[in-house]
Amino acid sequence: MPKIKVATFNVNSVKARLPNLLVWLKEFAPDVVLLQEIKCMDDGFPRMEFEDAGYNIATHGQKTYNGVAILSKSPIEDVARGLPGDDTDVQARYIEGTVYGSVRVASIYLPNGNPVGTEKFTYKLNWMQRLRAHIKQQLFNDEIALWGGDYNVIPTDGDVWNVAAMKDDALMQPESRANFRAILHLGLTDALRSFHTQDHMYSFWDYQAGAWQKDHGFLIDHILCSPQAADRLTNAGIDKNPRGQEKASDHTPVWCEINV
DNA sequence: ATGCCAGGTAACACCTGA
Repeated sequence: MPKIKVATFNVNSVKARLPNLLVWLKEFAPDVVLLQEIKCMDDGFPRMEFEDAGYNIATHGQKTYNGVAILSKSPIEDVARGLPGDDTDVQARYIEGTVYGSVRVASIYLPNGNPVGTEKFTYKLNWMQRLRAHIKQQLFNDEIALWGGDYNVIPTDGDVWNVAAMKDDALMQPESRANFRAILHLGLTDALRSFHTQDHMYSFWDYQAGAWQKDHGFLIDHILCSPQAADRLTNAGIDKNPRGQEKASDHTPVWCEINV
């Protein structure tokens, strides 16, 4: 049975990251990539460069902020843009499509929510409830499905370098964690955690204060699997290599492999 | 207690991020 490697990567501007991304695609050779924070509109996405690297592309872009995309070596079918549940939401944070004929994938850029106590935090929690409702519906389709992205949630205290330093942050508020658990409890499997249980595995290190060099990071990028996808998981991990490069994103890819 | 760094936009400073 052939395997595909699916990775999620918050690139913090696809244009600024283009040279790094092209090197990473060649070296790591993912079959499907879920991108977040592309920070450009659909017509500004550097399509040709990715097509030349062997990928098909689906984008849901926005000027300056947010923006998500899917890259796949297979065609991408039945693309849907935007998270259902609020017609007034104009932020480009969700795209899904079918790859390799039968694998439903979504690229998620969940709102940050800082500072706590403002409408930004309320927006985050509402967005998480909309995401849960949408995933609940999607699960009735009994598909091989993966929801990967920047969830902007640190699931447990073991997923952060210093709990005290982050205690007031929206990423690890009890309400953020409860909503993340509520999504998992629909019956999803965290790909990384089905192969690695140790603490202090990070996917993000701030640009500031030498966080990367001191390993002051946290885990906020996750790939959640439907039961049908979980049954097909063969491996998962974090590729820390891109974070150590010049002109790196502040995130690094989280990935998994599934039989298709 | 605050800014640290980085990206984008529009302008030669400000906003946002996590």
